[in-house]
Amino acid sequence: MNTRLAVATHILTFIATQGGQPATSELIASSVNTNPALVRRLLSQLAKAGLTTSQMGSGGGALLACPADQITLLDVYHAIDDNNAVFALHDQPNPQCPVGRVINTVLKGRIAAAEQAMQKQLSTTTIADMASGVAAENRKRA
Amino acid sequence: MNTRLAVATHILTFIATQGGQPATSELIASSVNTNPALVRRLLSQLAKAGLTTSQMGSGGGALLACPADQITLLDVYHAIDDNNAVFALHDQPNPQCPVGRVINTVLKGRIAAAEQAMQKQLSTTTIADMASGVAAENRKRA
DNA sequence: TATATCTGTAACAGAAATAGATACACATAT
DNA sequence: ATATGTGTATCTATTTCTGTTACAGATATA
Repeated sequence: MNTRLAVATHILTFIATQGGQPATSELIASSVNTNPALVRRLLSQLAKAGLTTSQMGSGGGALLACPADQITLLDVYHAIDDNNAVFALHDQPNPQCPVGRVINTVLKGRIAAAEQAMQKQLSTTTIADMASGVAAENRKRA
Repeated sequence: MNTRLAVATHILTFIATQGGQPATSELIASSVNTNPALVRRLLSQLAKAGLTTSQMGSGGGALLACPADQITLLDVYHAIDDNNAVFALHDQPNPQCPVGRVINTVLKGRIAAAEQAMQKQLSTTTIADMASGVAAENRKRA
């Protein structure tokens, strides 16, 4: 139960609202309410996944590497965690026991199905959806 | 990414294969390959959720509190964790920022949808399915 | 009744993950 | 040159998970 997906999505949504202007890690950090190093760490992972690019030096910052409507929350989910497993199988159940011997084989498929259902749902939301959702919510509150 | 769902499911599947005989925490622990106290801790949570009962004293052990085909992996998932959140929202984004002010409101619904999709999939598998899956896998290997 | 068995639960320690914070080399615009 | 800003390493505190020991209480059986 970590906040990395939430923060990474916040970061991308923030950049998407900047109209093509590079966003510094300090500016993003002030929106997220954390420190710039954490933002840069996440941006580094997003960049490796091809979701963002960074301009070094003065006047630099982070930009989206592709259109906001082509980045889904599933892309973000994959970017922030190599492992991407909600559930883990337990190590080395007893091979002498009829249940222990095969439980992980049986469980593996069921757990994978559950995680895939979640991932499929994540893929239905894009960063563009997030940005328009943010705009709509702000209008509602105005 | 913890193993509690896997171990709890293992425990229930193991009990389901015992043909109504109470299973001691030591016996279960030897199948899971962990120690009895951990098994008892999980059994305590399963009992609170109404999935198992325990017989104290000599000759005692754990039993299913309802038929195996009426216990789903979603029931197990709910039993082992009060919180049941795969993702967390980040605390206190900046209320001065148009994005930070509303991001959690927008994110909350998307994350909830993803978790619900996962839960719905978990609810399609019962402990009876697990037990028959284990039996089938053992036949395949024989 | 006495004893062995077994549960329920508390307490403690080690390992791993998460997040906050500081620091600094490197890149780049002006 | 200088200021700005990234990329990355390091350290720490906190939390979570798991393993382990310990012991009071319940119960079957001799």
